[in-house]
Amino acid sequence: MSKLRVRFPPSPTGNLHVGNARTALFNYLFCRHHEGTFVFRIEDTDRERSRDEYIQNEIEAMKWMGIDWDEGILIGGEHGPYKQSERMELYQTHIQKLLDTNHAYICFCSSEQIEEDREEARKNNMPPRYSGRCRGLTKDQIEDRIAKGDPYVIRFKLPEKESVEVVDLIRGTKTFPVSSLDDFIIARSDGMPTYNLAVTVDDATMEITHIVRGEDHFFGNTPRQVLLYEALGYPIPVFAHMPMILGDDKTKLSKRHGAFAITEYGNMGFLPEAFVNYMAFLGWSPKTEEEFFTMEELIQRFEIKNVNTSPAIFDYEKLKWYNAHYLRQKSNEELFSMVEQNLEEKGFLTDEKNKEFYLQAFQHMKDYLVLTTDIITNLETISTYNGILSDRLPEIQTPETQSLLPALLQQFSNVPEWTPDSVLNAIRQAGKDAKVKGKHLWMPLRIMMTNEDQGPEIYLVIYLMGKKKVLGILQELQTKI
RNA sequence: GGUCCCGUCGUAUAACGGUUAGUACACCGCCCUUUCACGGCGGCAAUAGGAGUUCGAUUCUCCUCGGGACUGCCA
Repeated sequence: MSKLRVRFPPSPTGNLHVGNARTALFNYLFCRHHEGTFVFRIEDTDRERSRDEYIQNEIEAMKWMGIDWDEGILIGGEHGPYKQSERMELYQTHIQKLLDTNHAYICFCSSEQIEEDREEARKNNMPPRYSGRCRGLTKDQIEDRIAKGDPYVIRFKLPEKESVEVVDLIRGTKTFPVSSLDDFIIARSDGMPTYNLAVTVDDATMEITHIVRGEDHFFGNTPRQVLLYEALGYPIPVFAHMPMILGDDKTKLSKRHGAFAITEYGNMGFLPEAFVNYMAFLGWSPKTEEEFFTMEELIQRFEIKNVNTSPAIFDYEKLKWYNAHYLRQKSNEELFSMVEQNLEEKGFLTDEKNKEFYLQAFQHMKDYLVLTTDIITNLETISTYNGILSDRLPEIQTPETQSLLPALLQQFSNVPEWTPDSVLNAIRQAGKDAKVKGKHLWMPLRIMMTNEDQGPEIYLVIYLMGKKKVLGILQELQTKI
């Protein structure tokens, strides 16, 4: 087999979302596994909705996931340009060729007319296909109407053959009846090519050998495109149609399900390696019980034939679990650099609470982090706490607390160096001094220091509050109990 | 209506035609930690239904049912 070439062609009509990201990932894994060439192109023939900022977002998302490309947007290549809007001449040539070879024809039917036909068909429970009304127009009729300035589109003329064959690596070879299709439009009235024409021309001229995409293309677009390849005389690529990703109500994943732009996952505190690992398992399985894979390992193990055919539901909880796992693998330094800017912005980075201070904290924090942002969230909760609320006061107005309080005060004051471990020891010692232990020690302490029943390890909370604040809170409490 | 896809615990998935149908997430217990989490142990929980082929079907075939996608001068 000659060198494999695959592509990822999003249209910049929105930010890159989960479905597209998985398509990009699988294309990438498939490509790298076979040491092929990965092409990243932009499909912006829809001038109305395409925006540059979305192109930027897609590039950013790809980089975040760790997906690089060999040819395409930003880096160019031998088969460029890689934006459809810059390839208009190519499309025109191909459209003209189809016209010249009698594989296409000019159609003057107005949108209104077509819509009426469709209505009519629907009413009669018939498939809403274009009738082929303009197929029989004579050369003179056509020239006349063009001269009159009548708007027109160009349609592909369905061949006489009965069926089209699609070779699919995931679903096997299928044949589709040509009769389920109709004379679809390949050029709009403004002269712009439509999707089916443009992708086909791009894929053919970019010499794409394998097209990996969502199942939603399988029976509609793919047969049309195969027909186009045949009419144009290009070799037909091999396809692989992946199962869809669904929301928890089993319908196509959309914003409604809380599906964010990929770049948002980063902002929300997800690690790209967790995201990629999780995504890979949406429709693919190594057929073993292993569950953690780096990108490198995925490339090595990815087999397109192991991609499932049934749709998968996006499970946010499992994504979080992967994230927590990868977060625990991070060094304290790595965690620090991930949140450093945030700490700075929030004013959590001071002379006293410096890098060293947080490095120590992260060592103890790792185990209960799910999202990177949990670090900041925890710190914020701690920093806004300013003493116990009166409704909680009765719970700690006990003889035990009364003896515990001075002991804590003393132990904390005497801590030589304020570290998570020394704080922990101080608490234990204070417990001994006051002869309080178990939940009689820890629960009141938690309530005193946070006003909550649960949260991160209390000694860590106390460490993060800093000595000064802790002593202040305890002293204040002494006057209330 | 047409075309096409899909159907194993709630979710993701595993199981040469022969397994007490496995694993992970979630959930629930217990242990560890003088809370939670982490970790350990255990539990709950699935082959949509019906025929057929077969000594034997989650696996192959057919039908039914259920779900989904597409049916644009969007991609």
